[in-house]
Amino acid sequence: MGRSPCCEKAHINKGAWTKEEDDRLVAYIRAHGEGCWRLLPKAAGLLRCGKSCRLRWINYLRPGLKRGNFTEVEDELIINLHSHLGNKWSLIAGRLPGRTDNEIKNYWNTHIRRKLLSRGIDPETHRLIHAPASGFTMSFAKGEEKDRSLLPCEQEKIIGSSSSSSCSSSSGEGSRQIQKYRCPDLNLDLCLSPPPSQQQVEECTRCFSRCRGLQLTRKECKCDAFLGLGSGLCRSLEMK
DNA sequence: AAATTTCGCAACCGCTGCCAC
DNA sequence: CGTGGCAGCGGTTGCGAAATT
Repeated sequence: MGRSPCCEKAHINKGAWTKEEDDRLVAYIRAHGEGCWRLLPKAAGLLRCGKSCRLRWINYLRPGLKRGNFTEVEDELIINLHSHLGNKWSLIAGRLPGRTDNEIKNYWNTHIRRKLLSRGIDPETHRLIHAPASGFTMSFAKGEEKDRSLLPCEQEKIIGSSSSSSCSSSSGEGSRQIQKYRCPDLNLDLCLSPPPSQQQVEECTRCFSRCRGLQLTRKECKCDAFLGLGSGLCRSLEMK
């Protein structure tokens, strides 16, 4: 047999939280700490289900939350992370101190999605929308040239080159440029590490921009921040 | 100034994996 | 080992605010 139900559906408040409810929740968690969301509403005197309390605390009441406008640095980091992780909002949030998965998800859907579309980039695949189908498949598979992942910068380089054969050619200037921009094969065995500080996040993205600008590979960069993924995650996404 | 449309965000819903029984 | 609840996650919805007509 399982445990008893977390809460009765009847007599449960729904919708926006009031100031009083917020105060009760904050006071209770300050006094008793997080945990056991099932029992928390009753103990705190709230007519809410545990799930709702957890969401409210994590997304809005928990200390250390930033709230408000995202910086350019954060924008770029989210885009970079999303290109590698997809809609894994909790993982992405883990690399952005003070931001929640819900906030990032909303921000992605309202701002970044539009931003990428205006650049002609498909927000789902991070590929140019009108790129030719062959050779542009987004994949995490290792070692297959035809399925390799492309960063927007790489796609721009290819599209921007004058020769129509630059993509398929294995020699010449065009292919050398493509080689410099290659997205590394990915090892997605992500390791857990403490989230980076704000300073690390900014440094990370600065480095990423610098690497892209100078066309540096990870080895040339010799920096843990390569790919703008923060030290821990960055290391786990190293080139093979 | 009023009506309508669009946008952004907070909160809910439903699914999944884990784990207590 | 099977059942069912819990916590966490991603997708979706609903509502208030802002912009437009």
